[in-house]
Amino acid sequence: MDYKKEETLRRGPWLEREDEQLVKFVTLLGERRWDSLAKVSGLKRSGKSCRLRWVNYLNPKLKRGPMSQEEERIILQLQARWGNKWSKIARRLPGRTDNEIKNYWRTHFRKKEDAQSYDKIIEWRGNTREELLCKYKETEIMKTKTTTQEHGYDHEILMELNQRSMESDKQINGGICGKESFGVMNSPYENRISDWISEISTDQSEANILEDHSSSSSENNINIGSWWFQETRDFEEFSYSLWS
DNA sequence: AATGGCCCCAACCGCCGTTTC
DNA sequence: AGAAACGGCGGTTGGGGCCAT
Repeated sequence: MDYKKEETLRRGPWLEREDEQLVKFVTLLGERRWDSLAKVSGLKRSGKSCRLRWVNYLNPKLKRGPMSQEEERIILQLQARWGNKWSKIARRLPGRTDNEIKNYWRTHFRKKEDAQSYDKIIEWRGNTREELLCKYKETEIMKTKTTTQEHGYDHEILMELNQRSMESDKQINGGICGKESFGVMNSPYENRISDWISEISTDQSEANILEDHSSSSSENNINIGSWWFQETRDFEEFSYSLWS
């Protein structure tokens, strides 16, 4: 570790002349190679810091001003669908950054969500562990069911996948602290699969929106989720294919 | 006027995947 | 092919501003 080099790097709020310098060099060299840009520009900042400053503040493509109602609606919808995938959400909101959206959501919506969770705890108080697990599962199943119906998926297939995933998890962990007890999905495989499913979900719902404009018949919609899983048939094979 | 609490947001941190050499 | 550098991401922190007391 080059301790001296680290020591000379500036941190904290950016000065006006640093901003001007950065804009000048990004215009000159483009939005890449941030480490070398930082060195060449003479800014005593890390490449990472330069990139962040540009992406979140100096980029002329950025929108200024408060979020519109439409933007707020999109953030709420996409956060509910994808969770805290801020950069992914930001791609759907031109001119807004992941940082901005993340901050906005935290300050405007998280409290509401926390309050709702608290209400749920109050509502569930007094139940046995088994009852709580059962209620939690029911809630999760209802959520999945609603989402899959909304996007035209075959709910049974997704539940089957979930079941198989639980079984294989049991085999690996010997059933101890399996995710079936908590409804939490942590492994890279599972994260990737859930990401992938949410991607399809978006594509499908967007396809449905387009479809709605061109035709009123829902029979014409292609059920991407069912189609894929029927083609693939085997879940293990399917998950393997994601990693091969 | 001083103080404390809260909100907002820019900036940083640590991790991890991708690219480059 | 593998190591190092780079870039992107989500989570967290810290400080400024505002407001109530």
